[in-house]
Amino acid sequence: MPIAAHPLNSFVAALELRSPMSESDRSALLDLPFSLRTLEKSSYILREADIPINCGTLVSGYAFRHKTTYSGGRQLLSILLPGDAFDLQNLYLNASDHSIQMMTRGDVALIDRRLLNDLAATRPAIQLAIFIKVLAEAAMFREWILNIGRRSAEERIAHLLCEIATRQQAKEPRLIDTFQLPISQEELADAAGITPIHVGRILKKLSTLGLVSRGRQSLEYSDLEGLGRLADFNPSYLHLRHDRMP
Amino acid sequence: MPIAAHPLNSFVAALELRSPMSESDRSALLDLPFSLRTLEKSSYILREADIPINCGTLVSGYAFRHKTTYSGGRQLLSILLPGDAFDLQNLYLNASDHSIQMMTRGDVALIDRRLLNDLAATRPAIQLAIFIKVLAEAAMFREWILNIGRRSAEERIAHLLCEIATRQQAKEPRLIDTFQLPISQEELADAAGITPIHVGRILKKLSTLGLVSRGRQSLEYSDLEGLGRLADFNPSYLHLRHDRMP
DNA sequence: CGGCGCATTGACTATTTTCAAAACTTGTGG
DNA sequence: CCACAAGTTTTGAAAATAGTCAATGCGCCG
Repeated sequence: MPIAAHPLNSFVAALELRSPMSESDRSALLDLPFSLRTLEKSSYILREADIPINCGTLVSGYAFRHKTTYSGGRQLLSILLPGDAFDLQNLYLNASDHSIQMMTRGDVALIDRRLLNDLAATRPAIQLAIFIKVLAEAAMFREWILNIGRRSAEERIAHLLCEIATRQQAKEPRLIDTFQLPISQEELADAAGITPIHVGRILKKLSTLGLVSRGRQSLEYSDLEGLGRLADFNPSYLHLRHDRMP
Repeated sequence: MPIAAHPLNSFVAALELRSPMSESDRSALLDLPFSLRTLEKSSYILREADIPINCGTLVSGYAFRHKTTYSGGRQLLSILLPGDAFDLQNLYLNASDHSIQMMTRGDVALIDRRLLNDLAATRPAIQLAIFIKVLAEAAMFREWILNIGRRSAEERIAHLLCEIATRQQAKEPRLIDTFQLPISQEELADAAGITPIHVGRILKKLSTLGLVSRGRQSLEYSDLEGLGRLADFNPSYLHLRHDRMP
């Protein structure tokens, strides 16, 4: 298998995004045994209350984290883009407090979390990279709280899209002026903490403003700067500039 | 200074709550140099965009994390109880994405984060305990998202109180059937993502239901079970049972 | 005792939800 | 190729929830 196509490449890249690593660490990660699996849309990678066994990476496709209330309300917590590492949040916890579910069909590579853990124990740079990735995810959860708690429905949707576009761009630093997200209105609603019907009305407005264009179960946007202005978007919480600790 | 009164005792306890430690690790932590400081109500421990220099512990008093939107909206992200460790979230990040502010007058003990970091590098149990503490905090952020995104205003307030009572009880496992929180209605509002006026109306309702009783800038509650039922509270997200990784 | 900050009240407004129905896509099988 | 079924999106109107504004009350501290 050529290096370029190694399924764990994106796992390594996800860790390296905010914390550099030696060639040796990189290849130690790539040498980890993993299992590759194709998952259908809506299938679960992990369920709330499960004992987490694996970490891994979304080789292709989109997914999201969510949790639900007793009365059935669903709340998305984050969106996983193709290439994103997942389940580092459960690395040392023994019952997952949330679920991870596929948003589209896609492939995942699974790594036994004990093996990753053992590797991290002997390689400080890997330990650190995992730690920093977890901290950056926590920062995104904090911004998500602010978004839902203190912004209008329009701003929430716009902010969500800005975050996704920025993360996407950080991963593939070529110039993209448009980007498509395969998300339904119901999923957007559960991400923003509003109803799907209201999402529809807001998207109509954003669309007449020329900020997004809509397809069935997908969303495309061209005027990222306009969305950012509307949403009060400031990407510093993503901690993408890795000026490391002195 | 007698051990019992060592200001860092609560720091060690915060780490040990979810991850055991040897006597040697414990005393290595207690040997860390620290500075003790009394802070007035509303003063900042850390400001958004600051470069974090210290970790530490709230020796006494209450505090909260928050962030703000450009238009001035403030959103609380978590509440720090007396004895809570803080700023582990910034341990390896170089610009804070949120602020920490005193809710009451209180004392803090500050530790240079580089020294804690160096210690963790040589003591895996400390590294792990810090990691697990960070993961547990992230789990609380996730529940906070669900709370604000998918529960009614009444449920949000009730849930908040349940979380605080449960955390308090985990720290001091003696039987408490009542507990007082020195929080204003404005702070509660910014925690729940609603307006202070609406908080007032909700507290009135909760109070006629016999679930809470109110003082000036404080809140006392006796019927924790009733609050829990109202709020759909399930403490498992706090990860307080430390059945560790096999 | 005065002033300040916080809490309360009431009337009004805005936003968002709810409910019900219709239109539209997409995929499937005859 | 068409008809049907299932899921998503759109629409409209009514209702509930939460926000705004302005005025008043209360308690604490100097």
